[in-house]
Amino acid sequence: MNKVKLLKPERRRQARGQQRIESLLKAAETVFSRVGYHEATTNSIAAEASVSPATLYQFFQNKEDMANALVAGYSRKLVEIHASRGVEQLVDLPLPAMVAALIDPMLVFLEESPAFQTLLLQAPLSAEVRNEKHALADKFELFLSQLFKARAPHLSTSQAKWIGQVFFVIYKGFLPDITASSGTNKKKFREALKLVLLEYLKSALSKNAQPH
Amino acid sequence: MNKVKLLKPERRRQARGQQRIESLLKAAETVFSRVGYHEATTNSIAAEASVSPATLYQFFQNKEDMANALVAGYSRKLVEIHASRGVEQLVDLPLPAMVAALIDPMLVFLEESPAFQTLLLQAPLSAEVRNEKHALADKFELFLSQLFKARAPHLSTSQAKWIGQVFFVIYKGFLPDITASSGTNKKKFREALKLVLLEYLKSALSKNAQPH
DNA sequence: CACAAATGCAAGTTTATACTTGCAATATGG
DNA sequence: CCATATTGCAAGTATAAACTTGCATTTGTG
Repeated sequence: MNKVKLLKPERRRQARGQQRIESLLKAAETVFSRVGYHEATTNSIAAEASVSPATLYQFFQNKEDMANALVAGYSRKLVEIHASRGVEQLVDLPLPAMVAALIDPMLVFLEESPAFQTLLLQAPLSAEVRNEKHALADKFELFLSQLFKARAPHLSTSQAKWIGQVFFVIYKGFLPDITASSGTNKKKFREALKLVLLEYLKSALSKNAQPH
Repeated sequence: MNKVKLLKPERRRQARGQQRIESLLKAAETVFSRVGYHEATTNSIAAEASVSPATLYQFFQNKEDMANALVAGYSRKLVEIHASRGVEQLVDLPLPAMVAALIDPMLVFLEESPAFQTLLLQAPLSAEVRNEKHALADKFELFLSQLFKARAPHLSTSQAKWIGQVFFVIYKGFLPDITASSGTNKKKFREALKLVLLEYLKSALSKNAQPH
């Protein structure tokens, strides 16, 4: 009755296999963003990638495994984005510029990763995907808290962490409307996001903000 | 090949039937909020209500129908909340008090309606539920825009409407974290929500805000 | 260039879950 | 207190989608 899955003996992938994996993940991204995680079927993902369902299962255990791979990839890309512009480059910018420098790359990333928002927000996913999600949020919030602490040294570590959390909540909150809209409206939502963050930070980073 | 569903000849409900409907909706609320809309099964809702699946189908066409009934109920309650405190009672309050007066009843309502956030945010639901959702959002945003226009007469109608939309986006954005947290943390998120709204409104309602 | 490993898939099986049927029990209006 | 409608459910059916099997084809490596 042991239900623990045995670890596979690490199959050796050929170049063709790696390409299949990429194309399947690309297809999964497309389908997830089109119909959402729960409505997405492995059959439709396989069809989107123009392979048979059985082929999909050569490379992924199940649907959840694909979501997991995507979230892990997003996590890597986001770390990359923020690693390339470290705390020290942002800390001395005027606040509006800092907000823009934080948010703009995230919005570009969002355009390139159509399933990001679906997988980030759609609850409840499997335990493993949730773990990936939380790890991602933690990394981002840690980065933000370091930035805020550097900028407003009077803040305690926990205060800075909290402001980072709230920052992320606001960002997440705007995602559905930003992705759902287009043209002028999308632009307006993006500006509103930055305005809201800016006004929040102005207040939260100031010396006479109420401590939490 | 006519797929339009024929309208039922309006079955006459007995008192017992009405109670079953209530208890089934209560059960649906519990299950939706516990596992989310898509993971919720009609069987588990029936089990939660301690009736057989077949009994459930005496009162609802399908799962979607239940979601629809719940959202319609939420819509009614929310209208009630804001109808009881009209624009004229809020318009002269200091801004922080106005935000509190807007948000506090919504947060109380949220506690009483555990599936509200699930049904409001979880995409994509059926077309009918989506319509209910949008009607609800429109009502709320209209109410807000009237309030903002009364408070800041220099705003155009479309500007006031936009501020209402952004207000709602912020509110929705905080819901998952508010419902997911508890104790001190929940309180902190609620305070953060109000702070964020307050700072946004301070800026957006002022005369020298950038027009959209 | 052989041959083991990796890839691909047609054609399944399995399973979960939405939804139905038929019949019994219960309530209600006249 | 009967006729009829409503309620209740055990025991199904239908179906969609996850996932597997067996076998053929391709690829890379020693």
